[in-house]
Amino acid sequence: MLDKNRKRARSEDEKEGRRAAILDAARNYVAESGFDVVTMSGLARRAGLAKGTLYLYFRTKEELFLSLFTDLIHAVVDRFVAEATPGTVAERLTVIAGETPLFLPLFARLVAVIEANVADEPLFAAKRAMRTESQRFASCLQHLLSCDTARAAEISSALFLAMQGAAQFDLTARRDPAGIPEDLRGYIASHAFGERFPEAARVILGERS
Amino acid sequence: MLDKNRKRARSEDEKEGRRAAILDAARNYVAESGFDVVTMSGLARRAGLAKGTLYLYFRTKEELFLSLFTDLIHAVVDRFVAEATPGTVAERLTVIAGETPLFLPLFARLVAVIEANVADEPLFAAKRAMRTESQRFASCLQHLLSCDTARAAEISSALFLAMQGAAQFDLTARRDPAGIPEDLRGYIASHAFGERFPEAARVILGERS
Amino acid sequence: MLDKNRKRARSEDEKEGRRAAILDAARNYVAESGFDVVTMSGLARRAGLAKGTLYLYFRTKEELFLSLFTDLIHAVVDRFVAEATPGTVAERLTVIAGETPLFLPLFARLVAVIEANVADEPLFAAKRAMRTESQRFASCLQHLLSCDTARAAEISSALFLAMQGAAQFDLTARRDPAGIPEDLRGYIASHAFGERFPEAARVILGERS
Amino acid sequence: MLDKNRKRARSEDEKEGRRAAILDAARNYVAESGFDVVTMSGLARRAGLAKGTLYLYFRTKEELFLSLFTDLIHAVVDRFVAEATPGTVAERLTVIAGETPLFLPLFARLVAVIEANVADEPLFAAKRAMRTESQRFASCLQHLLSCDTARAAEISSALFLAMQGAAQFDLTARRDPAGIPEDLRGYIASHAFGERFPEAARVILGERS
DNA sequence: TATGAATGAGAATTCATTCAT
DNA sequence: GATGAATGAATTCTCATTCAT
Repeated sequence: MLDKNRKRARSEDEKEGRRAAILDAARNYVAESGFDVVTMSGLARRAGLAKGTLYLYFRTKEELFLSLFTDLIHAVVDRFVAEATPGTVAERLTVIAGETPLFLPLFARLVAVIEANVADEPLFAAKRAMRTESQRFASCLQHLLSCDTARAAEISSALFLAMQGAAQFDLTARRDPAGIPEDLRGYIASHAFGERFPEAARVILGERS
Repeated sequence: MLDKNRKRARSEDEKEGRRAAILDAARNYVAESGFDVVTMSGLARRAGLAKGTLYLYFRTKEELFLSLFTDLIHAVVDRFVAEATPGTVAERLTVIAGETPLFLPLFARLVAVIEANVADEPLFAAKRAMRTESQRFASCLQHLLSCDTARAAEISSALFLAMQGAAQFDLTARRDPAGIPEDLRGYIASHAFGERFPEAARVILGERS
Repeated sequence: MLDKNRKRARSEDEKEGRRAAILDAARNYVAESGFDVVTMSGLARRAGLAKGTLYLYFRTKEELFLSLFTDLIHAVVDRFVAEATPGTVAERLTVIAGETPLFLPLFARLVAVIEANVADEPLFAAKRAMRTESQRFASCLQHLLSCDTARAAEISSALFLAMQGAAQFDLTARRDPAGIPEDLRGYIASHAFGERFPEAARVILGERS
Repeated sequence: MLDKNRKRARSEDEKEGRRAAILDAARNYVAESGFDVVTMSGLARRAGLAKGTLYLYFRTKEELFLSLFTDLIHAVVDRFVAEATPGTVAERLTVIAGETPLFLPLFARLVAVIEANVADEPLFAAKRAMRTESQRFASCLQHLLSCDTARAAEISSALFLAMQGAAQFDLTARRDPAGIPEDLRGYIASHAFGERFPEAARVILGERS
């Protein structure tokens, strides 16, 4: 009985481990090749698994990426909550979001690309996870700003929207390093997340630069 | 073969008119069937033109949609600038953006879907157009808020980001009217643009609700 | 969906067999409908496979035809080398080339049509195969003509060129059975491989008619 | 009446001149961009004419190229017949064919690409022209070799076939200057017309190297 | 005659997902 | 569980040719 349990547990652990390994391979894959290049075949190869095996752990490609994003937003909020990084809220958010690999590019594609092609159930699971993270973030914010819950929710929501938008713009900013016409170079460079978001965050938070 | 009696567009004006007609057909098409359903074949059929004719006016599908978006954002800013609508800035923006058909769904897909698949030249043309609209919007804002240019630019930028983000969330909010689990219904409904954006805009603008 | 009971090709042998089956279907298809009519869809249908399956075995349409040609030239040389057919070299070559179905029409399109649209790698593979066949042919020729290697190579090369050219002319000769003007009928008929090639081969080989 | 005649004559001349101008533009176009790149639109642009105008002078694209080839083969034979170039027949043929711009690449595509898509009438016209050129060439050859008509015809035919084949191989030889694997570099380089054809021609003509 | 806007057939290929082994 | 062969839907865009002006 114990054995059985342990076996099951170990097998569960193995499963969880393999799942994590797939997610990991996906992370590296996207980081190296770019989101649009990722295919399930390529991912299987990189993960050292067969294509079919991927589908034992994730029902669709999008579910996989949704899981990835869920992990990432969890990590971002974790770090924001836990970390005693110095700096204003705007600065800290900018750094954490910018430094969490893949967070921005996945956020940018979250709705129009990823959610657009996912089944209901994984979508709902992701939504629940995201709600939880919003709430954690909002209560941390309430604490930091010493404001009431409603106000914290508003600010938190506004920050999310701005971050989502800024993640999009960031995609553009990373486009074509050189081949941009002179007159647009500055404009497009200013789309960079590290430039655009903190400014907006300060406006939202009423921080002074 | 199609529309035997449709005149050929010889003059520049006629060509401009035909271009506009194609854009118009695209608008209706997306409005009725949804962005993801649109195909060039379908669009040609609806426009009463041959497929090849579409490509006389737009080099790619994405260029077509980029043009559409450029028109829409121009219209939105136009209305914001010109219109003496009552209400706060947040309210007016929400109404105008929400009432301009197709503006939100295209905005939501602008970067991750449309720009991701467009050639350089049309992209740059669109960027220039968008820069112009940002500037028009910012100066109008400066006027309305009686603030300095830098402040108006900050606020304008923040509003854009938030709108971009809110357009995304709105996509989710329009998903699956019924099949959403009880516990998520309210949460997802609250993603609606009309709910989410004005709140954020008020925070950004420092307006009181 | 197609051929529910067709076994999957798991082993290397089975895969080789399937590859051969596709090539076979292609052969029949071209023989029946003509080279220019062949489409990958049509081929898939005839092979009882899905379109995608074709691309599991050949990366492009041209690679497929290049493989086909490689097989055919191998067969032609094989037969020339092995067979103790009576007749002069010119006669035997004419018969073997003419009797190997598809050899001539593919040879005629080899460079200008097939190689023109193939990726580098399959092209190089084909070139290597063709080099091997040339060499086999040349050494057989050396043996038959009791000449030195250099001479055999020259003659072999000249025969190849003439065969390539004759395969082209043969295409014309097969054109328009009836609708040829009186005055050209004889001329075009004389383009036939069976007429044109042996004559040239005899000249090259110094055979007397 | 005189006037009328002259007018007509001048108009005929103009027509002929324009036709020649189109052919000329086509020559330059192919020479600069390669055969596969040529489009009727591009040709019209380069010729400074409208697309439709091209079709006033040539019924199809292929007819145009067939005319071009007819001109070229005429020029080649002309030069062979007229010119008192030193060197053996094989050498002179090689030089003349190689130096006549576009002759080889068009010859290589003559049957499989050009004739494959042409209407009957222009094809027959071209065949008649080619027959004439063969005959001119053959009688010149008869003269040069001091042989009888039948022998001259045989040799002439064999030389044509070999040239046709060599033109094909030459296409391959011009492929990918660098990206050829080490082991194939020499082999493919030896496909060059200037290398392959004279050797074959010598064999056919019984010339000694 | 010249123009160039309009036509529309036409086909290769990708890749997420399934399911026989 | 794992595998990877098989599936097949789905869509863009080109370009020779025509014909209204």
